[in-house]
Amino acid sequence: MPRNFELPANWHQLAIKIDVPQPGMLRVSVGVSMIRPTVNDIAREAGVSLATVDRVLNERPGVRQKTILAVTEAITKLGYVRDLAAANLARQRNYRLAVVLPDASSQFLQTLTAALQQAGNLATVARTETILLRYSAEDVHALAALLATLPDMGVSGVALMAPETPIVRDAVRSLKQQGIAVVALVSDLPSTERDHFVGIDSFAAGSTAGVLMGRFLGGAATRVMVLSESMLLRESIERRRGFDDVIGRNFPAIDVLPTLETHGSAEILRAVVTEQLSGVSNIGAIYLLGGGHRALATALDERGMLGKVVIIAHELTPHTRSALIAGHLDAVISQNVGHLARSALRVLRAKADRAVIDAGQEQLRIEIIIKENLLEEQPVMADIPFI
Amino acid sequence: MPRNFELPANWHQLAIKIDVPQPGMLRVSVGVSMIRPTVNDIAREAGVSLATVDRVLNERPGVRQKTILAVTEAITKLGYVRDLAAANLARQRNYRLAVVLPDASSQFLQTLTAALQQAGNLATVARTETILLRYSAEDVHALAALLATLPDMGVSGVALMAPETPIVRDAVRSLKQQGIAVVALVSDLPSTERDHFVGIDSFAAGSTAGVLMGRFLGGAATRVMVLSESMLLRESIERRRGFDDVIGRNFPAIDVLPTLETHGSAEILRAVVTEQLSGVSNIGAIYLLGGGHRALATALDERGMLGKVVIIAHELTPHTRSALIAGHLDAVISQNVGHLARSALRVLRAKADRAVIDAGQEQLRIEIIIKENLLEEQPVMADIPFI
DNA sequence: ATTAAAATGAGGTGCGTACCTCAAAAATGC
DNA sequence: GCATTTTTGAGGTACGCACCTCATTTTAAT
Repeated sequence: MPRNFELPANWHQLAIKIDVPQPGMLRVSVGVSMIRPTVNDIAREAGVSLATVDRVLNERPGVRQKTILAVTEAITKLGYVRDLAAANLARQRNYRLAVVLPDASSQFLQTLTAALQQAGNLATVARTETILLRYSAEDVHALAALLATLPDMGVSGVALMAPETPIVRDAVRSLKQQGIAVVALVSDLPSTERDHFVGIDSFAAGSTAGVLMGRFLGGAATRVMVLSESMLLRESIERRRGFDDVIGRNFPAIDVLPTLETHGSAEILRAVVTEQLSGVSNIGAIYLLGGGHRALATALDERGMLGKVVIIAHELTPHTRSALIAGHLDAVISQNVGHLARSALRVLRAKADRAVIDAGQEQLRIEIIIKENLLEEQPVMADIPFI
Repeated sequence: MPRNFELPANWHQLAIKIDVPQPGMLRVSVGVSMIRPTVNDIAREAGVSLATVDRVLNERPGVRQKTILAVTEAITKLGYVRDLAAANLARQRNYRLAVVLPDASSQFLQTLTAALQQAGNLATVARTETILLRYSAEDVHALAALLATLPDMGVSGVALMAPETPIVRDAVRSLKQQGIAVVALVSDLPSTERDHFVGIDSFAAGSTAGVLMGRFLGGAATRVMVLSESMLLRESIERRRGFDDVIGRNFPAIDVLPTLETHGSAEILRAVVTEQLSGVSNIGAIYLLGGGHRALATALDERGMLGKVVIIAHELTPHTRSALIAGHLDAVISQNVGHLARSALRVLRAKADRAVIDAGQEQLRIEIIIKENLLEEQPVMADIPFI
């Protein structure tokens, strides 16, 4: 194993002489690797004491501007990068992150919750405690009250999935003012002061669905039924807009029908689907803006139409997964919930550490999933193993 | 900020009494979080000394089986998890990882190299030095020789992209025997002792391309031209097999022509494409197994066919990206090179640390990319910022 | 010039682990 | 029972950093 050692300051060469009884008895290999500068190196370079370097690095008060400058110059000159592992070890830091989700029981939310739980479990080895909180989706004030309790819980970052209302906006501002990092999850909160958005662009997701629909139909003159749990949800609206945009531009022969709202009820879905199928001719495809795959499959099966219309849906869940495998669903436009969960926690940790975030790594892709590129589900790790 | 403190061993309750001059002048919040057990706790629990715990944890010799058992029992009982950050700090470990790639100059390899460089750069903040090595793709012995030098370079893990030949197999075995972790990159090396494969299933990727092709063509009776740089490459063969499998099964009207090999030459490509377009009628689509998008675009443009045939290709590169945007390419089946690079380095680090790997996170997806779900390219970070 | 305030230095401790040495104890072989 | 080997304990140092205290120097205000 190569050992690291520092060269004397003025040395650029290193001579090694070793006597061995016989030639070939010894093999020498020299590994050269950069030694990262430490706080001590900065102190020496800047001509100040360790205490001052510490004050500058941790933004403690009582340092003249001139001295700060000298230290930061030394930092850039030496290319110092704070060793986060050592810093956090010394700091005895225990990250406490909160994830706040609506309490609806959709398949997507269940899948997301599971992913967040697993990501949170794995994060405990990195001193990160994750708290999952849910709020009543109907009661916006309950959400505000919940968010208000977070500072007292010693939380340093929050991942929040919520609609963008004035109340939420105020709550986010309040969190930010208390030094808590906020990440928008799934739904963006663009006009708030959130630090980051983890999710995909719903308009683009809808466009993607639209192109696939158009191409799968071969651009033939067909009517497309559109189903949604609720058109009050921002995602549904955006998806529909993206879908219409693409169809209107590229597939003029296709007629996209007005959205039918199901309000999450299987009965309503069945009723509206049956009614439209009876009343409107030439329906060759269905676009599912939100959930309801299972109820739709049942309703179509009754009419013997399962597998005979093109269906495109959003979000990969156990239902859509098995529907893809069964061939009842042609494509799913989705975001990887595992990635979503990991990214949210990673960004919050990075914010707490004031560390850099890798934009490429945190970018969520709009995934097109068909039967053929559907991967096996990874088993959820039961618990954290020792060592 | 909540402060951690340990409760006296026999305490389960904690009483706090604070007198304040006036009510409402003080707010108390108690944060309770699990304190992770340390090596000292294990020693106490197992009734041995710290030195013995250390010997067991780091598999040092000279401990009786009975004692080892006592220690591991204490470990499981307390749920001890080694603090990797502290361990690596103490160990002064500098991970040195090697990435070995063929020296071909394909766009895919260039993209992959760039991704690996960026991932390697970002990894330096985690004490990880990444060495990129290339071998002459023609000379298998050069590869073996290169791999043989790695142990002397103090490398603890290797990510290797190479065809599976007996020589490579032997080299991998030799590396493994010297305690070096080996990860197969892009091309799997299933019959070797590699620890892990980072990449996608080429057969499934070909199947995915096939389904899209079939659906985009509406299953119409059309001929599909197939181009490949070389049919000696395992990936090309597998993709073709997957493609044929799906087409044969689901789109019997489609006629997939024999593969035309271009050997990476624009002239050859142009010649064979021109010849087949003249000689064979009803060619409505092209399947690009490997590179050559640019030369193909030129050849098609000359005949005024650009944008009039369905083209599906593999791997997202600057060329295929701009071809998607221009509308010359209908879909790209790809693996995310950024994910690929990060995953390879992450797995190698985890192996060096004997840590767990998160299967879900390391799983690479077969991505379907069309114009609509093509994301903006993330700017490559110039350098590692300080602090 | 005197005093107060601000800035800086010196030095220590601890985080959880690795790794080392030397002495002491226990187990083993005869 | 003895000598020998094996196993265990005690204690130290180091890693890079955060955070603390107290003394000392420098600067600014009067």
